Amino acid sequence: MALRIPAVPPFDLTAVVKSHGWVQLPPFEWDDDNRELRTVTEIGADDEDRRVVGLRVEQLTDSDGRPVPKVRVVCEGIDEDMLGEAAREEIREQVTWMLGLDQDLAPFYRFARGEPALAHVEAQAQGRILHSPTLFEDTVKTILTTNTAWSGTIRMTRALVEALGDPLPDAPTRRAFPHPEAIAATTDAELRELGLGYRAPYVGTLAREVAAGKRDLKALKQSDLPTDEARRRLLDIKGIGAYAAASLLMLLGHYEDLPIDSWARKMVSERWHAGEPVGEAEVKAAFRQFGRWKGLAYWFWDWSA
DNA sequence: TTCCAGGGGTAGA
DNA sequence: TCTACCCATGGA
Repeated sequence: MALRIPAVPPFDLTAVVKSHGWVQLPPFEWDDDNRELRTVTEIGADDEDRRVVGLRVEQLTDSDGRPVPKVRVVCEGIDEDMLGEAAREEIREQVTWMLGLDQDLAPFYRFARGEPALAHVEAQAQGRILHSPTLFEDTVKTILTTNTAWSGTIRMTRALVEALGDPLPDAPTRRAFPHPEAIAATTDAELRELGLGYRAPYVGTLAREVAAGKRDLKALKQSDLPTDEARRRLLDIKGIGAYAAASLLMLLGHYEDLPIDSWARKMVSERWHAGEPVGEAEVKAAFRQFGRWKGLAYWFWDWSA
């Protein structure tokens, strides 16, 4: 029996999947024809009963074929009927986190109505950002976005998954993102050989800290954790600076910071500074008026409006 | 060949 | 707090 999980409306699976480039990073796959998101994940890590599971997620429709705010999750590589309630709940939690199904963006939508460049967000159900199943996976992937072209991020992520990810039992070419213990058991030199460059010790150190219980990334997901404290903990990770911390804060539901990268500077330059080079200060100034929503305002800004 | 990408750490001021 | 310099790698 496939899992069915409701979302806070409005919800559109395609909008979440296309919210950024994350879906291009393995183990994510997106079937555009069937509008189906696939990934490979692991459950049972906490009770040392680790199992690799493939997930296929699609949005449900009503009898007239119209999408409804609910997803259907089919598990692969595991007999669904044999899944215990704890395992089903863990899968439910992971998918809810990945797609932000429990996020209520009504306050953002009320705010966006006054801005022409955000006029589309509510009608298109934009505002959710695709997450990986675990914050560890997203933190490593974020480190792999720094100071490299997007093609480099894809290459490095693929190398990590292929070399260190656990395979799906009945489809061994499909692998989960490597868990902290798997990366922790790898030397920095071996990580360099995967093409991670100088990022190798950052990824290796983070994995060893998490595996040893010295760094609790899950604790960052506490909804009542103040932004300042979440930011402080993220910046304490070697390899995470202002840009990467802002990106991860967005995934954690804190939108006060802006992930300012070369693309942000380019867009702000072209839009408000006649193509003259701009720095961090100009990007911040451009979105200051959006207060606690400035991250989402920037992320879903319609630059052609 | 040179430059730079969805930056960050560190030393020195 | 701010700046200069270095960091691996691959594509343009």
